[in-house]
Amino acid sequence: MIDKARGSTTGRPIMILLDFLGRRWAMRILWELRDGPLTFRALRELCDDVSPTVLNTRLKELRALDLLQLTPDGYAYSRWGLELAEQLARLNQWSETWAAASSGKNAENSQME
Amino acid sequence: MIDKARGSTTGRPIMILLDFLGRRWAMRILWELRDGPLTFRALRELCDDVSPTVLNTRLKELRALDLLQLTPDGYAYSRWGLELAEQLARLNQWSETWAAASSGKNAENSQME
DNA sequence: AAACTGCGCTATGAAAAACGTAGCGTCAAC
DNA sequence: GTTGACGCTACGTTTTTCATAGCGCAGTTT
Repeated sequence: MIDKARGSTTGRPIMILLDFLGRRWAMRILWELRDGPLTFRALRELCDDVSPTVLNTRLKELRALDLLQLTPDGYAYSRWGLELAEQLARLNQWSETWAAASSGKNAENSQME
Repeated sequence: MIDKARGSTTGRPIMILLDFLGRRWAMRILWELRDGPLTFRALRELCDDVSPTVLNTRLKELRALDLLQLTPDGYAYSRWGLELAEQLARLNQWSETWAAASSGKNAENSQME
């Protein structure tokens, strides 16, 4: 399903990962689960009422990739999903400083220093 | 162009970022630039001959987000792009262990431990 | 000067992905 | 037996991405 994804023909894990995470809502779904398990419907709401078609597709993929699982409490990270979510958390931190520095000042970037 | 992107209505940087990086080829483009600047055409080749339409769209967006810039040597990271690329590198490292552990063993994951 | 090359990039019609809305089947509670 | 929440499917429309061809420009070669 994902194995022969775009660029992942080499089989390199990063390619599989980049390919999958580059699909709509994939990272967002992971991100929204950061505070604990969520039902399909709750997750959908948090994701701006994403179409259930896409949501279900992503959830299937995320389970196939061993990043998520469906528990009695709802969808939740697997062990690997938890680790990936930590990377997203780091991305979140970084994005704060990035946004603070680069928003609205798209002017004086002629060259790298 | 990206400001009022999916979910980024709140203006939270992570939303802007997740929304953008969740578009096709966005992260891949960043990733392929890790060894230095590339021309439009070289970049296109490395990205599995992605359609130039999309490539150009993404490049524009990446420049607008202050992550990339077009130098005489080709497309290259800006200061922020470089930092983001470092996160991708970390993701790459992680993906190795993830793939090693979870590929082909989609069997014994009934519950989290 | 004419021809050639590589550059960033645009045009355009076709295919694929995502969307929005409605609703199904199941189950437990009331 | 009706109500409500659950995971999820159907399906027609819109948006995104794709694939291919090629433009205009600058520098280089002949």
